[in-house]
Parts: sequence; C-alpha cells; structure tokens
Amino acid sequence: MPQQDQPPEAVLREALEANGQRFTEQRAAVYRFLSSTDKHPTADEVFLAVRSQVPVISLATVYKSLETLVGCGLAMKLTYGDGSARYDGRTDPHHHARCLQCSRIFDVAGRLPSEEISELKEGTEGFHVTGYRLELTGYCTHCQPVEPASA
Amino acid sequence: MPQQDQPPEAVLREALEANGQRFTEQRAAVYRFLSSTDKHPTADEVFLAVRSQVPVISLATVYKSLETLVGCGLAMKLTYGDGSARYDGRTDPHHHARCLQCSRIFDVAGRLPSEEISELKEGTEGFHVTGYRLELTGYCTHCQPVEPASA
DNA sequence: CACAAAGGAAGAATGATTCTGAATAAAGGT
DNA sequence: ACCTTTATTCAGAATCATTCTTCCTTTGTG
Repeated sequence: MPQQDQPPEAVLREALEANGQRFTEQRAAVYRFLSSTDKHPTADEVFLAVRSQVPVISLATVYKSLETLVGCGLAMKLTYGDGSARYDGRTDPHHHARCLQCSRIFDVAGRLPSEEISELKEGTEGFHVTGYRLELTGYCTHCQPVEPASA
Repeated sequence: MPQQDQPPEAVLREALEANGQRFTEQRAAVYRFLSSTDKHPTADEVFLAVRSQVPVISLATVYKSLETLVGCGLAMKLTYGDGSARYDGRTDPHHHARCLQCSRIFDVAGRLPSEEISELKEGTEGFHVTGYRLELTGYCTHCQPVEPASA
C-alpha cells in the first residue's frame, strides 16, 4: 500500500515511475495544487493557479499533466453536462454533490454500503462491473432553489 | 400522473403544452426516435436517425429539440468524459452501466433503495438534495477487460 | 383565413480539449 | 560530471461538440 505520510513529491515520483512516466516540475506543480485543495477545479482553474507558482507553463501541459495524474491513480476526472471537466485530488472512494445553480462540486461525507452495489451488479447480465460513481444533485448553501412553484 | 398508453404524439403534445411549448414535426420526430430505442444515442446519432424519416432537419434543431424534451421531462441528458452527451428516452428512475472500452451505455435492472440516499443526504450539511445519479462502470459483453495484469 | 410570435435552416461562432513540430530536460550509461 | 536517448514541454493551430445569428417558415389563435 502506498505511503500517505511521505512528502507529496515523493508520492508523485513513485506513482509516475510505477507507470513509466518521468517526474517533471510541471507535473509536480499540478499535483501540488490539486492535492492542496478540496475544491474541484477545472483544467483552466488549475492552469491559472499553477501559473502563479511556476514561471511558465502552458495550458496544454496542464491538460496533459492532469490526464497523467488520472492515469497514475492520483486524481479523478469528473465530467458533467456544463462545459468543462473538473479534477479531484482525492483518490479514496467518496461521493459528490453538485449544485444545479452554481455548478460547484462538494464532497459528501458518507459512503454507500458495498452490498448495495453488489446487488445492482446482478442486474447487468454479462456486464463486468469494476467501479461506480454516485452523484447527488441539488442546491448548495449559497444558492436558493429556484424551481417553478407550480404543481 | 401522465398517461403511458396514449399514442406517443399525444403524450408529447400534452407535455409540450404543459410547458408552453409548441408541437412541431421536428420535435415529434426526435421524440419518436428517442422513445423507440433503448440505446442512449448522442445528438449526432439522433440527427442521423431522424433525418432518414423527416425530409430535412438541421443538427442545431435536433440539439434544441432534445433540450426541449429534457425540459419537459420526456428525456434525460447523460454526460460522461468521452466527448458527446447522450440522451435517454426513459424517464423513470433507473441506473446506467458504462463500458470503459466502447463507451456504450446500458440500462441496469435494479434500483438503489431510497433509504441509502436519505442517509447520504445527512453528510451534505446544508446542501439541499433534490436528486441523484448512479453509474456503474466496467466492461460490456463485447469488450474484454484490458486492465494491466500486474498486481 | 390572417396575424403575431415561436420555431427551424444553414452556417458561422464559441469554448473546451487535443494535436503538431521544434526545442528542452529527465534518466541512465560512460 | 558529461553525453545520449527519448519523453515532455511550449505555443499556437486544429478539432470536436454545442450554441448562436439571421432570415424564413410554421404554429396556435381570433
């Protein structure tokens, strides 16, 4: 099992080497930022944040670094209907809540019992389930529901 | 509760009028196709399919018709990381399984007990949950898992 | 049947993401 | 330490899905 108490750089270096990828300053910067926030930034937001710490980095490199991190299991890519993908530095299984008004993503504390998923697998006849994703939708504390008041 | 045993056109007309939208031949064609398939086509696939039945229709109209159907509660929009959004004519609550290899979407038979969701709501402190989405991921019968064989 | 307003066609415009080609910098060997 | 090999980076062009714009057509109403 990988070590969580090592310095972030060491964790990254190890994960990259395990996947035959090189350690670079740009990837380190992206990883540092992503693992330091509990927000779920878009690639562009990562780009803006990282650029203030690394002299020069291109948006394309941020995209590729993020994909590399996802490939190494150090990040997750979250996609929703509204434009950009978002990235999550948390790699332990957890769920998200998405605000229908402001599109922000929040982490949810609880977890779904694994038996429930096992039961659902039975309804897939032939499909080989390897994982799942659960997302709650609604309105965050800053956004009041603006649903039509009609019945 | 709306009627499922009426002709599709009547269902559509009623839903449109309830939302202050007009009934048009293009929307009918899109609705007819979407409710006749258990696939989960992209907007472009709907466009190609509908064009063989309606003399002339533009891609933009298909996009707008699909959004209109979603707004009337007659369809659902599904978004995943791989490019295009997909549309689902089934409006009853159900889950999906997505093949990581071929990106196809399949309906899952079972349903998650609502108590589980209620419990998760407690972990959102302040977030007002109005719905949720559950997606299984894995490999369909046509696609063999191609995961690395290493430990 | 005539009218006003919504809807549609066609293609341009937009925004996110990926690709291209030349230059740079890790890792490993001498 | 230096050199070689080759992945990675940069910068901007290219691509793909989706939306917008302008003008024309159709719908629903009196």
